[in-house]
Amino acid sequence: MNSLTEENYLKALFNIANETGEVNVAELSKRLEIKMPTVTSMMKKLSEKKLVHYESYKPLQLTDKGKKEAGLIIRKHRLTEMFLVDKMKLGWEDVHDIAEQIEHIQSPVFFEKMDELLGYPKVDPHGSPIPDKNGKVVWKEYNKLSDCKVGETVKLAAVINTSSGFLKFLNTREMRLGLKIKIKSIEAFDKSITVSYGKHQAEALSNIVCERLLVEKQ
Amino acid sequence: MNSLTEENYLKALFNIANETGEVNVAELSKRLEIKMPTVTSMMKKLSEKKLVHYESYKPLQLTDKGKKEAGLIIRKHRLTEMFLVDKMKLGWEDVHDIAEQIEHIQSPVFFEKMDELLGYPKVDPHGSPIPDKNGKVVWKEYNKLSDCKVGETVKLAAVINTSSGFLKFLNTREMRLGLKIKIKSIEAFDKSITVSYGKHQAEALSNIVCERLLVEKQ
DNA sequence: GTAATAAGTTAGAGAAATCTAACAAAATTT
DNA sequence: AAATTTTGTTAGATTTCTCTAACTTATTAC
Repeated sequence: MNSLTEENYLKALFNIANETGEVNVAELSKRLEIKMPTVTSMMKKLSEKKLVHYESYKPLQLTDKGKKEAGLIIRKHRLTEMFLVDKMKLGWEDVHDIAEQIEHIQSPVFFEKMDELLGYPKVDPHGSPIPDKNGKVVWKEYNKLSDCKVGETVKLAAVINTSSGFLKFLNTREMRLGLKIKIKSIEAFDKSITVSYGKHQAEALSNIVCERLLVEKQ
Repeated sequence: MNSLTEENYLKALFNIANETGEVNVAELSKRLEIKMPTVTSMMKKLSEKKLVHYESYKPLQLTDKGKKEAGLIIRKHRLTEMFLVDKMKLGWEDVHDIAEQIEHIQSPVFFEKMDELLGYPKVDPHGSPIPDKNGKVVWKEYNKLSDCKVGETVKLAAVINTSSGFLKFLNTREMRLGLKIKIKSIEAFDKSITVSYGKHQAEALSNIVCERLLVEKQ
């Protein structure tokens, strides 16, 4: 059994690898807000436990065992987020911090029941895929809204940044997953995009926002 | 903010005080499965934090502050148990261990939402009262089934022992809270009681069982 | 009321997870 | 290619929570 601390390292390794490919000590240190020497010594410990491939000065890599355990923690996190939004009627901007705690609960029945009550969901409220019972996760191929062309109509499939601030901003614009969005124009100067959707005839979205919105082409 | 460890000591102090009145180091040590010297040093720490009145060789006592904090943890525990049974359809014999973990979650909204969804319940699935938002708890005056007389009809209001084994035993006899039970006879020899309820015409319950069943007289 | 037992404390050590300071290796800049 | 910066490691200290061994105080038994 892994400690809560170890679980947090595994999860961070998994998430960073998914976002940026390679993981190094500095990156992990920044993400966990833990100083580098501490990270180094934890990597040695996780290496002993065959959860991480560790060699001095080399990039960090989860072993297959490490990937599976990390995937299962993230499964619990995302199932929980879905449960909090769907069954407990909390906002998608409020669920991350709670799920961050509940993901460490040790109780197979609890999470199986959640899964069942939710009807075996494939994605969480932010559009991230929920790993399967073996910790395996497959990302669909989405496009950033910022990479779309004028005239295209797309469906909002996921959000990259799940910070409460960003999600609250989306709330003020009435943007949710599944929304059909039409691209009306793109400003060459700052790459901001004007879109229409639902009751919104013309909403201007900055490039920073558009980079964080993942869409499916229709 | 108290650590998870401190919370467990507070809770145990609160629970033991409710069950047996006075708490001493040996008792607390046994309950927490932590050796006495460790308990002593934690009592000094909690005393520093004004959560416990501690004097060498004297019985242990929670301060008002300590009682409140313990009560709030137990509130979270019992709300969670109610949620797991009522909303997540888990058996009353399965919820203790999960609630034991979820009670440490730090998130006022999460528990407020639970409370709301449950319709502000007053008792948990085992009949124990849920402390209010100030950590205050009042036990109703119940009688043990073992103290009742032949001919009485009573309502099952709470169970004392919430071990999974005992609750599973009650399941096999189809006994649940709220059940109306009629006392048909009492065996002088071993104090076992024969009762009838629901479809059960004559069910013999040992004294050990009857001591653990709290009832309300009709 | 003394001896035996139980309960409680003190002292010192150890594991887990963290830190700072100092040094070493790798990458980047000029 | 040398200097600088960034990244990573080693060594040693600190905090929290735990333990065992040895001793002290309180309670119970005879």
